[in-house]
Amino acid sequence: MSHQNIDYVRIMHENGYRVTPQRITILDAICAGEGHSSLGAIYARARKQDTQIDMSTVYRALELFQTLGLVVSVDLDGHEKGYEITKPEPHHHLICKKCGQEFDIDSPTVNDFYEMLRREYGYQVTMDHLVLSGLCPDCRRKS
Amino acid sequence: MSHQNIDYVRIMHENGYRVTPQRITILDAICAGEGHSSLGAIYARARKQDTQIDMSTVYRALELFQTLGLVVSVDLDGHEKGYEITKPEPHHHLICKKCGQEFDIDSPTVNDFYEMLRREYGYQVTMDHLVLSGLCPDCRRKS
DNA sequence: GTGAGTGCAAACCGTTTGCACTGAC
DNA sequence: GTCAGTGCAAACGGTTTGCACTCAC
Repeated sequence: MSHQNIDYVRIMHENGYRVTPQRITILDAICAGEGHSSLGAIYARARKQDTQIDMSTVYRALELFQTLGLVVSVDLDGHEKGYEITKPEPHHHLICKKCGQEFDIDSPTVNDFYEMLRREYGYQVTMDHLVLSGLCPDCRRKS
Repeated sequence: MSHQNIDYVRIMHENGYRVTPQRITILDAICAGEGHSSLGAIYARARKQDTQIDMSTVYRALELFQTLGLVVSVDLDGHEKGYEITKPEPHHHLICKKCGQEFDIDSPTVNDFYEMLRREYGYQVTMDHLVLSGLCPDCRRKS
């Protein structure tokens, strides 16, 4: 499970938070959906693991994880938020609006773009988690 | 008032909708805030003009304006939506997260970026209203 | 043993809907 | 005169909060 990589137990303890089975379940649920998971998806997966877990617990856990930097949220399509385990490298996403598949964009490509904006407008873009939607190669071919 | 430029009366009539004083008030309110206006700002401005106007009327008008293509909405900062009068050219935005000021990015710059993504990933980005946040030149200098 | 965390239920708040009245056509 | 559009109030659904109980420490 990918969240084993980062030592979330230590981070939570160091910050004075308790490591509860619910929090572990919710972290697992976020990991289980590779890429971004919606709140509903996280809740559904957590619920499968622990049928007692409450939505309010999910909200509280997600908020905690974000303040601890364990999880980042991104705005998916304007009306839904997605959550994912924080990756060591800043990265950006392409999401196909037809099939929903996600791709990671490597930073340099985006940084070049940001750099051009800085040169042309003197404007420094600071978004470290850009989500772009469009058509993936497969769906482009089909349509 | 900038919305006089486009013949919204004709568009509404042609599509079988009535031109009511409330709708005009709301269009004015969108125009009044140059750039993007939040729903709350639109309502507040409309309310100043017509103290009777109801929030539900604003919601209904905004929905209509969007379907008629008179107004476009963009996702501002992940939790608030912004509305603006549709401009003839597709364009993108830079919003300073410190002072809130907006800048328009001309399409070619963004299109080059999209083109690079298409070449590198075969992925065709279709977002015609990108909103990037960061620091404007003034705020960069100050900080 | 203690208090942070939980489940539950109620509160909250932005948005939507039903309905009778009004005024644009 | 007709019916699309409005204001009002109630419903709705996602999110937050208060509280007593529980279990991580």
